[in-house]
Amino acid sequence: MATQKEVAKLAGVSFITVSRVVNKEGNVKDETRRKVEEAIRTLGYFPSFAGKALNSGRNNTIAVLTPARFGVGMENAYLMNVLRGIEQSCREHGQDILLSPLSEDDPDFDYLRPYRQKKVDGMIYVGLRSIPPEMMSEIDERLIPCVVLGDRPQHEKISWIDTDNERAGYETTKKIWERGHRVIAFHGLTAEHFNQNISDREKGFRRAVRELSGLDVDERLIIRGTYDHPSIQKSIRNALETLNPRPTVIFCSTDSRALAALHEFQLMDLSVPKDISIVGFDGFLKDYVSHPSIATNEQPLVDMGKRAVEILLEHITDRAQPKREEIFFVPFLDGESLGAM
Amino acid sequence: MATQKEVAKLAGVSFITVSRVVNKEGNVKDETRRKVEEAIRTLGYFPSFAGKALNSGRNNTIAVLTPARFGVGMENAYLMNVLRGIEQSCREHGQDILLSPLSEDDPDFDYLRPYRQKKVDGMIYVGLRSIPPEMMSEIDERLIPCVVLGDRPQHEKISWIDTDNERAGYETTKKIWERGHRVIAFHGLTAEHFNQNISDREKGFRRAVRELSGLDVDERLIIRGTYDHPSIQKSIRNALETLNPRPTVIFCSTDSRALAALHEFQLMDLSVPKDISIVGFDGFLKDYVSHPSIATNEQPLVDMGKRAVEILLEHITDRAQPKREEIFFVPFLDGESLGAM
DNA sequence: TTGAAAGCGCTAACAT
DNA sequence: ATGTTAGCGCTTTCAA
Repeated sequence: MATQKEVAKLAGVSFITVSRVVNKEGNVKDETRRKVEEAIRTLGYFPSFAGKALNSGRNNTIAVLTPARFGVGMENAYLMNVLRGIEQSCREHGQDILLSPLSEDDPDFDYLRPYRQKKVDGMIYVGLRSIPPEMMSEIDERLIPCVVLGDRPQHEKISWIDTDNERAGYETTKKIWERGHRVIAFHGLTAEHFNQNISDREKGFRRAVRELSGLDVDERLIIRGTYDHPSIQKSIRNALETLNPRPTVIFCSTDSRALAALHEFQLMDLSVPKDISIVGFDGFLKDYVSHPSIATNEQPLVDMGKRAVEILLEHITDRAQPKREEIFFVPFLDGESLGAM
Repeated sequence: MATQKEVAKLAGVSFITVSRVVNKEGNVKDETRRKVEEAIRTLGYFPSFAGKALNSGRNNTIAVLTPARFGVGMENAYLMNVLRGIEQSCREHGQDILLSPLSEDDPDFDYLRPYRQKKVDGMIYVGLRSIPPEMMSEIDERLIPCVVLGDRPQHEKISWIDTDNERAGYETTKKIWERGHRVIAFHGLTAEHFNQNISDREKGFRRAVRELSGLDVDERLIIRGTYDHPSIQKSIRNALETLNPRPTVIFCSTDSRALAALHEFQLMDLSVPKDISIVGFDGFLKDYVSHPSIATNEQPLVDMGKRAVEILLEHITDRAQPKREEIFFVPFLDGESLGAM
């Protein structure tokens, strides 16, 4: 692989002139420039990133850390949509993406490794469970450029992007109410599988019900399950068999749960939305068919990914940039699974 | 950020000793080592990747290029599964992944940029449509470490990993035949949307039918559609309304098509598998519910991703390593959508 | 307009 | 067991 030096020799100039041509600086005679350019072409010269990075301290690379590992199924869809946004924005800004294959489960997991190694200029965390507080402090004190996407960090000095789950839970519940439903069940997570986002959706649901009915939520209408479909289906069947009056709609805290519910209703010979309605949450499955289509809440994940990059680049350019916090609105996406009463 | 030099000063040794400690070479007195290690801790020293890379020419980073861009829906699932395999293997081998956000549609797309820049040691191409022949030759001649996953490159000197689509099409057709089906339709792509993999599945289907029935495939039983569900659904409805005898099963060339078929049958009030059976192909959707579950062919994408990394690392270690070609078997995955006649 | 020197952080090769 | 020198490819500073 040719270097500046070799190009310089062939062109009969010094290597610094080559550097000037490559970086399109002024102060190069047209003729010299042409000679150099030809030598570059002849030798197939390509500036080496390593030398440049060593010298400038900039990598034009950002790390995307997904400590919770590449999941399966829906989690994949979440991450993939975020990545699409990150990718688009990186393309515009001439950045590469470094996917670090370490995960929280690794004993030697280091949230900052790619940055410490000076392999990247900053980092985006997606699907973080928790960063140790001392890491947070280090990021804050040393002004390490980073953005957290999706799970609020336990440190207010870190930039953070997320969806407004509480509000979406609230607005969607209102929409359900407007369609005439009065016995509305919510399907959430069991306590041991606690997740902040899902919990926020539940909070929004509770707030809306309180506001609309003037009463606190009937706790029996909060159904809970883990992440696997059998558990979800069982919890739903159990609820429907025991609740009286029976809910006319189930607001599922994720689309995965909504699909499980749909499946279970088919098994129970309940027609959706005639006998019972379903509403989901996530919206990154809208490419997949379900029949009926699921009414849901569509997280603007691609846009969020884009924003994460933009904010990160601001931090990289100006280390003193104050931290940002952007909460994205989650629009309701209508579907056949939500009927009117 | 502390450097070797600063650590050396604090520990009262020369920087080369620090290098030795960091790289766990021998020839360092225990006491010296301890001093150095303490200095490292005090200063929070981390070896810089840039210096090392410049010096060694190795990056411990591999590029994953997905020229067809991060797609939507199912394509996401394909890429994501491959990435999971790549990620796992990279973790084991201490490699980072560079996702380069350029795509074939870009005017200045360069298949080799990350390598030319010496940002990575080798590259894996996923979902390539076509590499210009001169690129191929360059890769071949200059022994650039690279592996193509998924679409056979037009150059036999490039390592390549794929699934055995023809055989899977063949075996699955046999399985369908064994269940008693005799009028078997195949749903493939229209000519202008040609895709080698899907075409190979069709070839396998044709071979099996010829072998089992002793006759060439009835061309009317080959249904074609584009990628969007409405087009697929229309083609299926049209086929069912005109074909006589009506097929008892549709072998769909992708799971996406299978879901579209399922949807359309529900609209047509056909019960699956009682009235008609469906078989899909891909298997990376098995986390999602459909009711009935879709019988399909499960591509071992995670394993393929892992292998791609291993082969690539061999090429990186030994540039003269001859090219590899590995074709993965695609097992049939039974599901409720395939009934017996 | 061009070039020479120095240094980014690290390691290999050669002293001591 | 430890240190010195040189150089990886590039850019920045200063000089011509």
